[in-house]
Amino acid sequence: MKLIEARQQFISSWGAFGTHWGINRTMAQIHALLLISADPLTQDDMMEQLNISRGNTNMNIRELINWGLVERVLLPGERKEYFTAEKDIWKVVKRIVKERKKRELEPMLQLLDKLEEVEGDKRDKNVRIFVDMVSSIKKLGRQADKTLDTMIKAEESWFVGTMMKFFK
Amino acid sequence: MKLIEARQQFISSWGAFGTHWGINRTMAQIHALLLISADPLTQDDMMEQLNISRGNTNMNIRELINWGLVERVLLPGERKEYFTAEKDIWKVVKRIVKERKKRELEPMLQLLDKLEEVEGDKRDKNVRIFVDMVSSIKKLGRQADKTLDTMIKAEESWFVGTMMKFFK
DNA sequence: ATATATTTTCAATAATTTTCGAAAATTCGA
DNA sequence: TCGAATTTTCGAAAATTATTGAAAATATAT
Repeated sequence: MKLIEARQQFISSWGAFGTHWGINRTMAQIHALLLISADPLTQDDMMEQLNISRGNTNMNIRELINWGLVERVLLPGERKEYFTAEKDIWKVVKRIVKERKKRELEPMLQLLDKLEEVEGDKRDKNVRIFVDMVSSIKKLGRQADKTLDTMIKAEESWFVGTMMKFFK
Repeated sequence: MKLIEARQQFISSWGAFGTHWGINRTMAQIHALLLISADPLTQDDMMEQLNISRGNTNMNIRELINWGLVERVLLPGERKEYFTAEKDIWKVVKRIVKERKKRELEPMLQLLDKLEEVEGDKRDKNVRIFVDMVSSIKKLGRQADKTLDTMIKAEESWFVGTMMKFFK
């Protein structure tokens, strides 16, 4: 397979992959493109290589910057802005985990705290099953939250090294 | 908060939560409803409680069955089919992980294997950065794959117990 | 200050996904 | 086997989400 074709495939599957994870296709594709680009790119480079409009490109670059996955680079003597992606995949994963935890897991846990305090007679089967379900989701959620916190602080070597041994 | 209201909130946030994870709202809501229902429900029960159409309900129940999260229950002497959800949340998480791993992670790893073998001179910067990126994603992906396999086989106590100690 | 290059916004449009509901198919008891 | 109950299918409608493109805003050089 030629490089040009391999790059195309990488970008397109990263895009498809993203859509399974609540990330829109364009955002994932821009990210993919930057991941495999040796040098920083301009907005126009991306528009051309991915065949997408200026507005769409701009919007998704900004979103990637919000996620902390891409950053602006100013090249001396250049008028245009350039962009580059964090290339350390472990750091990328940690950033994504951190953001999603904040955006999704934490609000969910807060809600569960509230729902657990539902009024009602514990002898009512419906109350009991509701409270039990909420508590057990909460328990698992809190555990996941802690585990992810540890992961976010960890070095890659921790994951690939220690976990490897741990899981025999 | 009254039970009726708490149930509503639980269902509606489980639905919203689902949409962040590529699961459609109805499917997540049906799942939520079954999770907090003491007894099995019929399709009509769900249609009524969630205000959704027959077709939509039917389709999403079947999808939940495919995922192994819901199962048919035949009540003796009843014509209608009843449905019930797996209530052990740890089992639920494991099933979801197992399915998504199969549907998403494994195909991605296969693709990366192919892409890693791209032709081209390793002295070409573009080839080098592409191959490096593909390999490092692959490496992390394979590690995640193994870790998830272990998790799928594990007991809840492993997660909540051993991991707790491990992460000091 | 003015002209030019570049970025950002946003209303309109397009594409995609979800939902509906009626019709068809199936199941099951009598 | 017939008929009623129940489930499943599927095209059309609605809702949601993504994308465009041109205009406005901003930044920079001269």
